[in-house]
Amino acid sequence: MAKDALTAQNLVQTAHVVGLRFSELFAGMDLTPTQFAVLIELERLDDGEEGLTQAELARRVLVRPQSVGVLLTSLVEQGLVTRTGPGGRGRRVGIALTEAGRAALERAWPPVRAFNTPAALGLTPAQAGMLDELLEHVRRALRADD
Amino acid sequence: MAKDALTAQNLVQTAHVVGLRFSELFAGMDLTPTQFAVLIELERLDDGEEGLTQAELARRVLVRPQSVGVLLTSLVEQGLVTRTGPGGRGRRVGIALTEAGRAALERAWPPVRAFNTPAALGLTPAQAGMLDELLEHVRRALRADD
DNA sequence: TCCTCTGAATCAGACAACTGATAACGTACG
DNA sequence: CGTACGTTATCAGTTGTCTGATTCAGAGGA
Repeated sequence: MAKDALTAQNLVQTAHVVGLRFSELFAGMDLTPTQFAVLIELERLDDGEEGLTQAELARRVLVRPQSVGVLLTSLVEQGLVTRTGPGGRGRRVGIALTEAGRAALERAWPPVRAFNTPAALGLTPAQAGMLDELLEHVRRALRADD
Repeated sequence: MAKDALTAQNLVQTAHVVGLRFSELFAGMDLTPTQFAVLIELERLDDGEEGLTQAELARRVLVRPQSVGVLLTSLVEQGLVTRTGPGGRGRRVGIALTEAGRAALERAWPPVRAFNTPAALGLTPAQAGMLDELLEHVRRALRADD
């Protein structure tokens, strides 16, 4: 069977390489790709929203809540986010960006945007749009399986 | 900036979820997704080829040679591959599939093929073909960066 | 009002990759 | 023929996820 018939495997292998590049990009900013993903979910909050819970962040960045817990601890230590509420099992905590967090994101955006341009990925804008669409299909299909 | 403009990030996040499903699939067969990738590279050898080196396998499955070394040790222990040559630093070793390895692959193929069908990924065959093509563009672009 | 069940957060350990360093082979060139 | 350099495989430690289990809150229903 031709290798290119293994679309899921292709996806995972290709993304693995992309992920390594991402990690390199963030290494200079003391962040991991998932921490960055968490920060941009928090940046995206509308006015009036009081933060997101750890569980909600986990859903949005597609990792386990336990993993988000660990990385949030690190972000709190770096002063990039705040955790409100007493914490503990069963207790929802509110997570919000700090001013330092906003500043860190502002510094991160230029190289992140550069890396995400279609050209950086060897694609045309139309192809990048298509890739995003196809990935959305895949995410939906896997969500339906749950 | 809209999240869907972060194509690279989309790719990594989506593939992460796909990768978890892959791991679940292989867990029942005492394999990891990367071990499976190694086995299919070995299966694909033409007649007359004497095996692949660890370095060559690493290039083909897109992980570090040190990581391939560890996983090969595991595959040898499971009797799925053989290592020929004395081994050691600087010494190329030949890696080849055993009969047990071929049998393990035969058992693995049906669920793997099922998981890689376009339908399983929420795609049409044309879309799956397109995704494979786009992923190849991305891999090429990143290879050129090296 | 009480009980049950679902969801949330924490705890603990495992794992499959990674990075960095090192030792030796093998090839090419002077 | 000897040297230098690139490649190969090994060694050692780290990391960012995972899984499984546990504890507790809170909502909903009886």
